[in-house]
Amino acid sequence: MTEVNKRTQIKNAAAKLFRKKGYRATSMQDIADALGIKAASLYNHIKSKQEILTELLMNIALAFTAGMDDIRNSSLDENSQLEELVNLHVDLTFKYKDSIALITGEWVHLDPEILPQYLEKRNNYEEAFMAILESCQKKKLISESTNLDIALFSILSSLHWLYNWHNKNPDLGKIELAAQLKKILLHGLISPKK
Amino acid sequence: MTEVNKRTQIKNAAAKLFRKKGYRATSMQDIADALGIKAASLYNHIKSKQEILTELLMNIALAFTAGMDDIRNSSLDENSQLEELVNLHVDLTFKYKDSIALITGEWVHLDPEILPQYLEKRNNYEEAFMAILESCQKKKLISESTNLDIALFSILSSLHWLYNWHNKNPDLGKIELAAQLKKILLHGLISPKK
DNA sequence: AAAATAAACTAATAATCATTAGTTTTGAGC
DNA sequence: GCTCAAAACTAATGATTATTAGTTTATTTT
Repeated sequence: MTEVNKRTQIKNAAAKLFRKKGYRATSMQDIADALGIKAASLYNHIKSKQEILTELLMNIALAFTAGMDDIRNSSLDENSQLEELVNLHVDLTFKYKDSIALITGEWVHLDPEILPQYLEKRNNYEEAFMAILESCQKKKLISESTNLDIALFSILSSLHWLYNWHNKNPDLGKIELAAQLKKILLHGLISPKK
Repeated sequence: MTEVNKRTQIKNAAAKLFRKKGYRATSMQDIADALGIKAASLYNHIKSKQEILTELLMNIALAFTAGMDDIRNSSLDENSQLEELVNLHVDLTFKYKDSIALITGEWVHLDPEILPQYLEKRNNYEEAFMAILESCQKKKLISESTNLDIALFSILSSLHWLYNWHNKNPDLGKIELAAQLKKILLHGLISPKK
């Protein structure tokens, strides 16, 4: 209940609505209603609807990039780097509850002028993730026969959808959630045969 | 290049567009353009834009439900049932390339009258999936300490995003793809310590 | 308190869009 | 070549919507 910048309030309300109904299905009316003001008044604080989406998405992209840089610049071994990546996703899921949901589908509505910037960040992140997987495979932490493209896609899918699950089960703590994810994603669902 | 029902052509074109731009951002113009006719002409074949989305999504939901029933009515052991579920998702991904993509985000645009039906099917499917996971845990195939809610969410996320990956890597065959997914999702990324 | 700035409001605009009505074209069967 | 139905077309409608212009109200600064 602290005093918050109106601009931030607008972005927060928009994030919630974009997430629930999608960018295109959310009107400026909807956002204004959520704040108890008229739609035209929004323009005293923001430039356009597109600006809201852009800032929400670029902010998330930055957070991921920064987190990834931290991990790459650390002296952690490959296995721990992988675990830190899971932590990163869990952390950001808790921190950016609503806007993080937009990265799965709503980025397509980014202005064509902004879109390439966003996709480049996304690409860099995935390549860095892949580099870590490759290190793991070189060190035999991951079997040689494992297709790393599929492994990457599989992990990222789960992590991208985390927020979705998290919203329905907010009771589980950050640490327990991260621990479970590491176990399931990295060490497998089925217990190894003795 | 076989002769196809115009209605089906419309649904196929719409599925591709809905997938690429989203339901709300796809106009009847867009769909008509893809078929080389005028927008108004579409209404000789379909009732509404909403009808297209409904049929696309309900079709997919039915395919999943039917596949799940097959597996539950089989006499396969728990482990094989899990593997068959992966096969089911891979099969449907190949079969319904475009419309399957809609289940991740576009279902929110279903008519409020249809939405509950869709969600009920989705729910039944997830509950059946969970029941299989519970059997596995009872038989010690899955560790007691594994949170099955997270396991289910994790597997389903990967399988829901399969189509996405598949579109960028169409070269990998169905069988190899399924085998890799079983390995990574069920038996883990990291090789077990000897 | 007066002045100045910020932020709300009303009203209008212009564009997009799904859908309908009414008309013309196409093409198969006779 | 005529009939009839399917499927295309043109044109209009009404609703929604992002955004702008101009005005009033509220708040802060002087």
